[in-house]
Amino acid sequence: MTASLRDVARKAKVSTGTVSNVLNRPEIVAPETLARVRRVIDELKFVPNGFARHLRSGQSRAIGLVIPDIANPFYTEVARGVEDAANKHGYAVFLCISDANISKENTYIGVLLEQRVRGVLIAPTNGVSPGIELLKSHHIGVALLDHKSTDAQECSVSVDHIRGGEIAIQHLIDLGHKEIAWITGSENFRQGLDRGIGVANMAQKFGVNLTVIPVKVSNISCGEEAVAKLLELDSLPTAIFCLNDIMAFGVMRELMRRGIRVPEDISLIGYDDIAFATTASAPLSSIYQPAYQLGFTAAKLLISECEDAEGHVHSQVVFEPQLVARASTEHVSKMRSERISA
Amino acid sequence: MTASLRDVARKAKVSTGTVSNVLNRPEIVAPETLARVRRVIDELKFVPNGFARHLRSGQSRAIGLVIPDIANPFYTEVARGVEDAANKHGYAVFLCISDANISKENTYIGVLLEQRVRGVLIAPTNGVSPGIELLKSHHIGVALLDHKSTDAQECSVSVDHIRGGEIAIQHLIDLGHKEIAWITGSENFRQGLDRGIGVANMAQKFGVNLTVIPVKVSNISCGEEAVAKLLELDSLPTAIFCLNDIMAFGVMRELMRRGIRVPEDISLIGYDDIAFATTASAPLSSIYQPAYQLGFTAAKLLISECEDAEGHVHSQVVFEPQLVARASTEHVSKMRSERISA
DNA sequence: ATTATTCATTGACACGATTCAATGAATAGG
DNA sequence: CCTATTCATTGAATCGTGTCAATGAATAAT
Repeated sequence: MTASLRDVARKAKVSTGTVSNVLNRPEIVAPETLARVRRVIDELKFVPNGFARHLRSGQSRAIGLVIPDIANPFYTEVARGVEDAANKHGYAVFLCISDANISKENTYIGVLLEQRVRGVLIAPTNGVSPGIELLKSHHIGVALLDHKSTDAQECSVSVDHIRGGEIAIQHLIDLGHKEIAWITGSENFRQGLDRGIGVANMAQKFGVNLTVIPVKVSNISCGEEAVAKLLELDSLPTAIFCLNDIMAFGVMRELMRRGIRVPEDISLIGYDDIAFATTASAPLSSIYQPAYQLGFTAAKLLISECEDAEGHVHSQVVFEPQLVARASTEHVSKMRSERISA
Repeated sequence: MTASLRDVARKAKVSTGTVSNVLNRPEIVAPETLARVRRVIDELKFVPNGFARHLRSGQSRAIGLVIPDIANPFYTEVARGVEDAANKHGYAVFLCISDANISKENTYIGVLLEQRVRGVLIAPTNGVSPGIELLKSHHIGVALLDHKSTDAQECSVSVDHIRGGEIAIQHLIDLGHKEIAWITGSENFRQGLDRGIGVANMAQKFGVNLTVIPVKVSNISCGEEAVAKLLELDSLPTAIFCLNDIMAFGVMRELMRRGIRVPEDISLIGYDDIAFATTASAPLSSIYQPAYQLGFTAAKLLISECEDAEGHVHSQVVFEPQLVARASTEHVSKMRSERISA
């Protein structure tokens, strides 16, 4: 059906070795042979079989990318960065969506292992998973995305989540808030834990009355659950910090639905600074992370490791998060006097 | 380094054929042999090499997904649908981002061809590209995403974009608008052309004064260009229809920045009904498309074609778009009387 | 006891490319 | 004219698996 290299060789009346040379080292092939073989390649629409090609060398030109959630613009930005970097080096990307589910993550790692990808970029749901060790025992490069390597046994590119949590709370404190709610997701979401540490640090340091509200649904539909829990409190906090912008949107929507206004009745800050933050009814304050850079850098590091495993030294790149203050957070003194009571 | 099937065979003192049977048809292997071989597989951490495995059969268990823009939540929803369907059937997904760039699209098709993917799902930037023919000549299944097959030579799953354009304009007409701007993207974006046809249909039928505003940048940053062009007009239209929600957000942001309010000064409707439409400063009216269903259905069709090429008959699934009216579109009678002059 | 049938296993070959020592032709040097 | 060197090409071996006809042992049927 599909023409093979042997078919080309036969038709061009050369050996398979010569056809292979035409593909991989055209400079050593005589001009007229080169032209003839190339003509036949076009005629037969020959495309080399990547499987066979890399079977010998044992290495493909593909990397795996494992992320928890593709509906989150933060991760799509990361993915774009990865794509661009991989593209530049002639690598293809296998996309795997783990759903922040460890068993799904491991299943995908199995698939990537079978595909003999050259390396794997993973935003681990829960620190170091057994799958990562498995990959390494097969000498497949691993780089951690959005999570700092604890033992420096691999490259990692991350943002300082603890610092990010601190910055967010610091901002709220600067605006005079002392009653703060921290809405966070499932406990095996590592980034959330780190941000929570930063939150706790600052809360303790400045005597903030902190309420931690974990929610099960950690997407844009989390608002119902989160706001319901908020309203069960004795008194409504004056500010909310959400695990990420998506959740902040959900919370904002639900607050609005219940007639609680942002920022007049309550301040709200998210995390990630996704593009849509600017378009919200109250443009959303957020903590910026260089998502594209994150992905791009991680892919670059991974590929450099793949291409030169011995010369490679693992490095830990840590970006700094940055406060982006917008209208959704306001000074306590500017709040509506008649507060909503719970 | 990495153990091969032969290593397992040697250590378990069986032939390679038996190990292969353990992997693929365990029911025909004697229980004690099965157990012994499986033990060795675990000991050696053996993972079959997908390349070699599929080299013989000539078919992988991977499909390619080519989409123009991963930053657009519409496409991420599509991708989620594809992922889920592929996952369910044990397929992996190669993600390719074409950037609505035909040459990039073709480059990716080349990569997918080399990887001998089983099938390709493609949201073509410009109708049928030569790459699609190439894939077919290699007997790789192709299904069109978000674009109806014109000659029924492949499966396609799409939404009726012409109808979508009509619905949007119909809605604006129902609200009394007769001065409408249609902000569209680059001309080789097929979906845009179709929606434009629907727009033109309705505009002509109801005597709408239609202004077509094509913009170069078709992402959230398109607002500057689009609004600048709007303000050059003799009189500002009373309503705007944007190619998609992302662009509508960009336009809304820029309008606000210039003090033009939505919907008091101008009505605005987008397309796609992405999740963020609800959270905008004026919750965005939009045309809903079942994005997840689109991806899921297309992947299912493609895979069924892959698994049974002869028994397969190409089908064209066309979903109906749906109006979702929110606050960003308002009846002309409710507009502010002192209109902004251009 | 003999034959037929079932069952588990074997091992060589195939898949489609790359690689490399070997070959032969052409050119340069003496 | 003979030898050394360079250049282009060859073809067999190889990668790690799946396949399948062949084999031999054990069981069932006669």
